[in-house]
Amino acid sequence: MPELPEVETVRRTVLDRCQHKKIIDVAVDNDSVLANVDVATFRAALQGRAIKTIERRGKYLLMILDNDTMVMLHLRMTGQLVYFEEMPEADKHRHVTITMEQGFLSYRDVRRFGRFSLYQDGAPITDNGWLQLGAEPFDDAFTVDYLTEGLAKRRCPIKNRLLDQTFIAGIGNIYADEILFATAIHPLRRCDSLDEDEVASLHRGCIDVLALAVEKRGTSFSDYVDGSGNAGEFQQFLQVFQRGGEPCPRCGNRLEKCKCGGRGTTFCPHCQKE
DNA sequence: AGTGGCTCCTGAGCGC
DNA sequence: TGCGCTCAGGAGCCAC
Repeated sequence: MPELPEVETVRRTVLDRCQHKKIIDVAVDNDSVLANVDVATFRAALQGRAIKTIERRGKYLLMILDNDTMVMLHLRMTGQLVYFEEMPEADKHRHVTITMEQGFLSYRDVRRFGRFSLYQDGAPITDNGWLQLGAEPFDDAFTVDYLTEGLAKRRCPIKNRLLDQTFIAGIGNIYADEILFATAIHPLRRCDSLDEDEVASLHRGCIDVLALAVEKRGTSFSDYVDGSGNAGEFQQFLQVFQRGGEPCPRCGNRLEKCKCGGRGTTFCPHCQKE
């Protein structure tokens, strides 16, 4: 599941290999991955343009071309954006292939939840998910006060709130579990029940866990690879995610699983008091 | 405000 | 050698 650290790693690795390269052609094998544009328009908009830069906001990638046309991409569950020197082998899960003057940029997505959107001629971004994104965890705007205000008077479980992209951009199921374990906060705790110290700890935890995961180039749990096709390393550092039944790395008690906001959740009932 | 369910989609795992 | 079933989940959407 690509979350902030994975998407950031894809951004860096793809940018490293594709920046300033000119797009020769675009093949779209499955137009269901195009959200707001048809194949012909998408192809025409990219052909002949060079990739100026790639930005990231939350779990979104934003490729900016040399005429300021923007290609937005959300990888959702299984999307993979990978650069190849040679034309990659045929694959029924490869939906978009961008041929550049040197190399190929491939979009592969087994479950096809991922989506491309196109914004050209200065058209403003209209994607609601993007427009409603909350604070970036590494931005100055993500402060203890921001967290405090966003949790006050909220009665939902803290894990649900961490997954709310309109509050904090980029946290998904893996890092929500890891952050809550790192800060010893039970995933089902009501937001408005956290005291000052816990909110401060949570603030630190979000930044530290995500920063370490970026440093380790993301978590390759199932499908994730970076823009060079390489796996990440953070799976070696996971403390609780997908480890239900195993001993807690901190206290040795058995890690438990539950459902929280409809998502599989793993926590330590001893370290993370409800 | 909050929750639960449905949808998109495929592969993995499991029981028989 | 297989079939049918359930489950996994990011996020939009809807009903309550």
